[in-house]
This record gives sequence, C-alpha cells and structure tokens, in this order.
Amino acid sequence: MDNKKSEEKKPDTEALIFEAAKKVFGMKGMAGARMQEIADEAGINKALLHYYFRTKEKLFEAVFTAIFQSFFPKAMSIMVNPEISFRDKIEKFTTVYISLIQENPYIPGFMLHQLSTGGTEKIVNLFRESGIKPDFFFQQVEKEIQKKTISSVNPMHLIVNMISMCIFPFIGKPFLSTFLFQDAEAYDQFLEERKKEVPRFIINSIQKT
Amino acid sequence: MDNKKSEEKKPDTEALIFEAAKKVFGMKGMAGARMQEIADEAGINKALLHYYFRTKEKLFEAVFTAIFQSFFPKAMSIMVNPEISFRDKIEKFTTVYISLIQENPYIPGFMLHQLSTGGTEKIVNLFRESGIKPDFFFQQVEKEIQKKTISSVNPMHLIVNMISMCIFPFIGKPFLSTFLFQDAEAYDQFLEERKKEVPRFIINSIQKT
DNA sequence: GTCTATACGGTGATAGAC
DNA sequence: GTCTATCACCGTATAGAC
Repeated sequence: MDNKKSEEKKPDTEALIFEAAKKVFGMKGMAGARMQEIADEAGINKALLHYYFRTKEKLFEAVFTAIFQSFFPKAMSIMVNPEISFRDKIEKFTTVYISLIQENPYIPGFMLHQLSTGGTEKIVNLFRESGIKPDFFFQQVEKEIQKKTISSVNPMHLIVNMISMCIFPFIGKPFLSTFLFQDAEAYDQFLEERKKEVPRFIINSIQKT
Repeated sequence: MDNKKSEEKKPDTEALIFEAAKKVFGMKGMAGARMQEIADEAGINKALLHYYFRTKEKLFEAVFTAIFQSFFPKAMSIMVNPEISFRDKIEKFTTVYISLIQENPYIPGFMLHQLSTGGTEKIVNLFRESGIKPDFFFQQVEKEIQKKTISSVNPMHLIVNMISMCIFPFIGKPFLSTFLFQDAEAYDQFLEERKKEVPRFIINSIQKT
C-alpha cells in the first residue's frame, strides 16, 4: 500500500492512528481503551502515538471532534433547511441519519461513552460551534399544525422520537442481533428496512386523516 | 443511622457497597469506575470492598445482574401476558418501562457500557435465564393485523420503535437537558409527558382509521 | 468486620538511539 | 519519523494488626 506516487498520498501515519483510535475508542470508550491496542491496530509503535498526539486525552478529543463534525451538522442541516418540505424532512432525516451511522459504525459508541461518562461539555461546545438552531424545525412543526396538515403534536417529543428510533438500533445492536436476528445479514437488512419504516411510522402517526 | 434496633436492620455494609457500586459503575462504566471512589461513596474502606466481593469484576457482575433482573423481567412480562389487550399492552409497557428507569437511574448507564463494550454474553445469559419469549408478542401483533384492528406493521420494527422511544431519552439525558430544556425540572416533566405521548404516538401510527 | 500499610502489575508517557 | 528501553504513577488486590 506504499507504492503509489509518494507525492500524492503517502500512507500517512497520522491517518492510520486516527482510524485505529476511532475503532478502539468507539468499542472500548475513553477509559477502557488502551494506547497499546490502538498502536497495534494501527500497526505502529506506542511511542508514535505520543509523537503525533501528545496524550491519550488529546487523541480522544481529536477523534471525537472529527466524528461529531462528520455527521451531526450533516444530519441537522436537513432539519433546519427551509427549502425542504416538512414531510420530506422527516424522510430525509431518518434516511440520512441511519446511513451516516451505517458508514461510521463508531459514532454511537463515542456518543454513548461521552454521554454516560458525563463529559457533556465537549459535546455542548461542538454543538454550539456548529451554529445549528433547532428552533427552526420547531417553528415548522407549529406551522404545519396550524395548517392542519398534521395533528397536534409536541415538537419536542416528535424530534426525540425521531432521533430515538434512528439511533437506538445501533446502540442495541449486540442485543438485537442476538435475540431478534439470526445473523449479521438479517440485522443489516433490518437497518435497511428502517430507512423506509421509520419515516412511515412517524408520518402515519402525525398526519391528519 | 445506626441507632435502630440492631436486630432488625443493621446498616448492612454489603448493601451500602452495593448501592455505591450501582451509582459509580452506572456513571463511569466498568473501566472508568475506581474502587476507591466506590469505597468513598459507601463511606467505607477500599479493602472492605474486596472483603465482600473478591474482585472488581465480581462486584460489577453482581450489581449488573441485580439491576438487570430488577427491571427487565418486569417490563417484558407485560409484553407476553396473554391477559392484557394489545392496546393496553403498549400503554402499560411504555409507562412501566419509563417509570422503572426513572426509579433506577443507573440502568441505562449499565446497559450502555455493557452493550458498547461488547460484553453481551452476560446479558444474553440473563435474558435466557429470565425465560421470556418475545414470540408471544409477535403473534399477538399478527393476530391484530388479521383482525384488521391495526394496520400492517412489521412487529420487529414496532417493538424496536417502542423500546427506542422509551430508553433513548434517558441515554441522551445530558444532551437533551442541555439543548432542549432549561433545567432538570423541565426534563423530568418531559419524561412524565412521555408516558402519555409515546403510547399515543405509537397507537396513532398503527391503528386502522 | 474493619482498618492501615504494602506488594504487584499494568499503563501513559518520556528519553534517546537510529 | 520510528523504534526500544525505561520511568513514574495509579489502581487492584492482599497481608496483617486490631
């Protein structure tokens, strides 16, 4: 993998470390991860980790920030885009959200550990920096209610329901894939189905009949 | 707190440790928790932890098992109870589920860490031991579909949706309470509302009109 | 049963050769 | 930039007095 034109994309140790850290931190969490394991995963030496990222904490923060920014703004920008109709919004959001996590399986692990360990400040800051204001979505919901196109729902609950149904299947993967599915393939298919099922479920619930 | 009749309920060091461990493990996870912190929380000495539970891992397992058994069977038994109508089942399940976690705030933290750390075997075993068969619920869904009382839904997605909407608000508490709510009180009220909102949301979605 | 003191291993981090 | 060797610390676990 080293034989490309060395000009254009050297195997870039930093990126190797980054990927390895994603994986290990995502699986074990900040506290459970071991620098040694990350080094092994990256196929390099432990000391090199400290050469690129001075400390474990800095490495974690770097990876966490990157992960967060790689998905959160993308998903949220859909919700606050004035050009997308309300109904499309729900469909797009769920689909994109699920797809994004499928592509970056470490996201839920990161979020979880970060949340349940109480390290909320970083998330809060990243969120603030992203400049996203959920208010617009709430206003759009209210507008739809006034237009009588949907039944009267509390926007808070609606958005929490939406996020819940998108993200939980990933969190609960080991659990679900043990009890509800035969193999990994069945689980993957289940996720694919959800891209249609979840928006349908939501729209069925709130649409005026 | 020691001045009760020493016969009836001595302050029971073991129970103290158990409670402290619940709290610390729930917040920090197995890897992040420190025996010292548990000892402090229990107001006793570090060595005593090892006297009662030989190792950190044994302590964790004991607490995890107790937590699991204190809520899972109770919630699930509702789902497979043939005497409860389908509609009541959804209402009862969501209400009981949310209430149970409200009373034992450490449950989500435990589950999360256990899930995301990959220690699924314990959960699988505990689940097996509980003797619960989710099949009955699935059958009941199919029956309702045949009776045309609900629209054609995939039972898998239905139950995953239900669990998602119940449990995620707890997982995401730090996040939600930062962005959507002013204070802890508002968050608590939100949870109370959900006991009505979630079943309503589900039933609205699947009922035949 | 409960404490203090200590042994022991693991882990993050650094020094220094190449 | 990358490695080997090593340090210093922290955290689990045990020994032993009371």
